Amino acid sequence: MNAGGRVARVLLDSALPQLDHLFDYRVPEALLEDAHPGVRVKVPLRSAGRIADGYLIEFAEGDDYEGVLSDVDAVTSPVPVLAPEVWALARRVSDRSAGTANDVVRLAVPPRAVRVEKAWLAARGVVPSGATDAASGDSGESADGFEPAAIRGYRDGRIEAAIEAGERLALQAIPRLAELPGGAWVGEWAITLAQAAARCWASARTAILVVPDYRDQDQLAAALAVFAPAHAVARVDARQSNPERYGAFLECLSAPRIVLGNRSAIYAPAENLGLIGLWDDGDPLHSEPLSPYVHARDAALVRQEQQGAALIFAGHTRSLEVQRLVELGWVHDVAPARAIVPRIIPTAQQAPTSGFAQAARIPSTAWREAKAALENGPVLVQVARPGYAPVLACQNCKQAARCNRCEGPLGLATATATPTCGWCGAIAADWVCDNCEHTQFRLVSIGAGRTAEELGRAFPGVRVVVADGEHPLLAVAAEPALVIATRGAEPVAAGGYRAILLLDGERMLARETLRVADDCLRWWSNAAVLAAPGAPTMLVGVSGSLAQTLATWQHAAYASRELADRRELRFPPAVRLASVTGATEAVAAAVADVPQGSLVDALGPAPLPDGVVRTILRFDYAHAGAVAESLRAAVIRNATSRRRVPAGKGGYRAAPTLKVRFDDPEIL
DNA sequence: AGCACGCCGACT
DNA sequence: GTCGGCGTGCTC
Repeated sequence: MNAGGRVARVLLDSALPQLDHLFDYRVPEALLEDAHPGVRVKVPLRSAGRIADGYLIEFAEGDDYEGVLSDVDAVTSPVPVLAPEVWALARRVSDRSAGTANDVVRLAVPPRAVRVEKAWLAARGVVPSGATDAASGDSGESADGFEPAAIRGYRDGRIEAAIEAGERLALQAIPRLAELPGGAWVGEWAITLAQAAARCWASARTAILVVPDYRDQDQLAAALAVFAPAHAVARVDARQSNPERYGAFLECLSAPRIVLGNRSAIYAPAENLGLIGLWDDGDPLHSEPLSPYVHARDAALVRQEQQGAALIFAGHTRSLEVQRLVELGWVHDVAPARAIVPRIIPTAQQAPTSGFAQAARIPSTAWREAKAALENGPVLVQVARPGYAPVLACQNCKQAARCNRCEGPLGLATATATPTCGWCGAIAADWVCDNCEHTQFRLVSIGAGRTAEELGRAFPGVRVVVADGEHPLLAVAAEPALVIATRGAEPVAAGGYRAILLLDGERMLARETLRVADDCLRWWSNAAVLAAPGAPTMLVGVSGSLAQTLATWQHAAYASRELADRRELRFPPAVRLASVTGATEAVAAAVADVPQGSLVDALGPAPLPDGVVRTILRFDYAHAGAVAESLRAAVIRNATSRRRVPAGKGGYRAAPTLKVRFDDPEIL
């Protein structure tokens, strides 16, 4: 019945789980020339006049659809933006996380920018309405004549061989700074990854480098500028405008590249993929905050299997997830040729003797070291939260001021503004103290908190520089200055810091999450690497095995011990988790449908705000496929028969959607 | 999401 | 008889 025309299978650009499969359409004769797999198309949906966007995925062999097919309405653009390998990745990644392929495709394919696309097509010698000619264009973009540098610091040829063989590595980064020929200073890790990527690109294959944030990205970009030609590098930047993003994306489509970007770069088109490099996979920024919440590490593992590229997890610390893969033999541990250990001095919290040190509650030994180091150059002070933002407290009884509506913490956006609640946003205009009913508050510094002002007072006459989320700073000069930075926001100092103080260790460890120790170790280690050769890093107020691990730089051993503990407790990443959130009955039904025997247990349902409940499922890796499959079916069922739910006063509202999230790092 | 289909109460 | 209310289900 569908004879006379090819049948195209189309993925609709829709967020609806029930539409997350391929739809068959006939391709009219006139569109055949442009209708290639991967192009954007417009197709009718249900009734004529309603047109949906989609991607042409493939041409169907037999017609497995019984009904009458509609015609593809139009080919939006002849550019095959959804490459076959990216489609395969999106499908598998979304299936494994009970999400929709579209959620992943949206990360993989940037919005179209028509002007950019026209310029790109013209440069490739393609007439806009004509067929793409993949063999043309790209003059001057090949790696011919490019000689990559040897990858330094590891056993000769070790990493080169891994790239050649498509091996999976857990690479222990070399913990020191290095100066690039241009005079910029970067972590040695950036040079290693840049050299590895250049090596891969030299053999006409794409290398994808994924970093957690723009600060790491800038270091790696600086290293790539030295070790690879500029035209080899395509940056996928969170700060790019849409046209810029689309331009970089099209570059990846035209020839092998070195793709550098944040977590979504893992989905960049790369027909001939030779290497995936993932820096600092323990950083939670690698975890996608949107459905289906996939971690770049997991997407990288899937892609590596599908395309057979080499995969390098590089870091100063070892995530428990990667350690697990090492212990399974799936990933191979590689250490630097020569052990380099930053000089780390655990300093117990002791009574400061100096008046200056007392002002900022810095142990006197640490204060003396820092004071001496400040004669020669910059000193880094890592704090949990710097700046001048102390908390509000009751003027009378000193109790911390809390929102009278929701008990959230009150804060000041600016020095003169009326305080607002950090949770509900309510303006605390007529605030009354819970405790003593006083109505006036004042700013006070809380217990362990230290302000830049206090720290500055501890080192009189020294220039103070603050670096945090609100005052981002990538680099500082080699001149004396006290650099106060939040964990994760430390600038790189030319030549390295002459001393580093890790001040708020105790406070950071006070967070009650399962992974707090791993996170702290990562924050401290990444900061310690910023020290000049031999310069001391003082870990204040923390002792025990964590301090020992940092001082001896035995990160793999730490991860191994910690993972053994998790196995005993059946906590992640020894097991996997999935949270199911939604209406009580929907969650219960979804959990009940998970195949018998695939779960370790189900925790919950626990009530959450907005009348939804959450159940946490624990299961072994071996059963993850079955769990995901059944949860995905539950999500589709829930979306299809979306009942209404009573909402007070006899009214009705739409039932909440059923949400599934695998391996939420914030849970537990 | 939209939009059509369908099966019970008040109307010319 | 039939107009239209919204619950239910489907989209190639």
